[in-house]
Amino acid sequence: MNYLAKPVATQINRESGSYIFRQGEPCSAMYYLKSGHVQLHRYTMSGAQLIVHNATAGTFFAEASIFSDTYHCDAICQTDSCLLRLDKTGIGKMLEEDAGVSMSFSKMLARQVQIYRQQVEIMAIKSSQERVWQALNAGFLKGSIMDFSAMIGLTHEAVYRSLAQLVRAGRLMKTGRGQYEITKSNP
Amino acid sequence: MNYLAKPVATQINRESGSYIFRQGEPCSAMYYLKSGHVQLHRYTMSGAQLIVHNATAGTFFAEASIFSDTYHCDAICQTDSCLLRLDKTGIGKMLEEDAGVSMSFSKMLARQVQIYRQQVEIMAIKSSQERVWQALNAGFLKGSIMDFSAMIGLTHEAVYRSLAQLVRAGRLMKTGRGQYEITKSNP
DNA sequence: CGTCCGCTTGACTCAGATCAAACTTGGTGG
DNA sequence: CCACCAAGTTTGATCTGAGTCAAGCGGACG
Repeated sequence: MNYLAKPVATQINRESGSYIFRQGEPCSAMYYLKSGHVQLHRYTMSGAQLIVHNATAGTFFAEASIFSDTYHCDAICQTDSCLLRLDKTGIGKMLEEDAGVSMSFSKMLARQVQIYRQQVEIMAIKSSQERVWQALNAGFLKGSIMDFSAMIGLTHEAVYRSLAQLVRAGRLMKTGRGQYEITKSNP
Repeated sequence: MNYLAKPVATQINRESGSYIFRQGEPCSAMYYLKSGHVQLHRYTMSGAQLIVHNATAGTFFAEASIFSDTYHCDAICQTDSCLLRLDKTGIGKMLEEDAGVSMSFSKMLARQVQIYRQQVEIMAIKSSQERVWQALNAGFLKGSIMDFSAMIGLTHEAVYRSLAQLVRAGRLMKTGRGQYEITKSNP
């Protein structure tokens, strides 16, 4: 084993509530989430927090930070999580040297771009009911309703009311406490 | 000249109002805007249109579509425009073969991701005045107020009113018809 | 068993959507 | 050169729907 070369990937375990990095800190790595749940938060000037990304098991996050000097958001473990920390400079070298790696990295970013575009589109919908509906169909509801609400820029109360309306309208099935299912994919 | 090899880049001129591509069409290229102004629009189910991107001279657009099968939005020339059409398969080959190209492509996408994150953050601000203020500081006001309004998910009336309030509050200077300038960068 | 957190619903208020109308500007064509 | 039209700008009046505050409920967890 070469003790001089820094490893590109190191596995780390963090418990629920701990920070992986914070807004403003210098970027040193991107991450792959093996198991658990990590959220990326941003704080607006007015102090309100916003969930800009929900990282689920088996996905990367903070990919864009590879080309950035400082992190643009906080990363907070929502559950105990196991992650792979991918060193920035190491990844940088791999991207420079291996076109295949670079290509799949681009693909990942391209997917991100399209997801964000969709989020922007959803957030531009004025009617809360329609907004919730579109977000549901886009598969944004993964965790709690509160997180879902924060992602689409509505208060949780507004979301609960919209969900109730959608159930009443027969567009949605309530399958349990905070659990919903789309009845038909009729937009 | 080799008539068998398709050129990767072809220059095209389009006049104001014409479409470069439409939502749902198969992706065949990404573009570089040499001069003019192109907007990317998406249509929500309810029929409302949304500006998801404003391409200005000297920038690429539809980069993400290189990895996509169909375009996710319309591209419409707002003025007479001169563009470089970059063939999808040609670019794909370059990305595969040249790590340098691939790397700078990634960088471009990473920048896009960060811009979208910022847009999502701005759109989550409830107060229209604060939303307008943040969007201004983020440099989102380039074209008309109407475009600006569509980008940040507000009606143009709300934006005009917010702008007037900001001027009254001394945070903004009105420098002409639909022209504003930030007085101090005090957030 | 008690506490915490997410869920859910009610009542009230007000900010922003909506509709409407006047004005400014730039372009087009007779 | 002027009449006309189209699009952006600006302001006013009204009203609805989402924010806010508040309170009760249920499950998870120590």
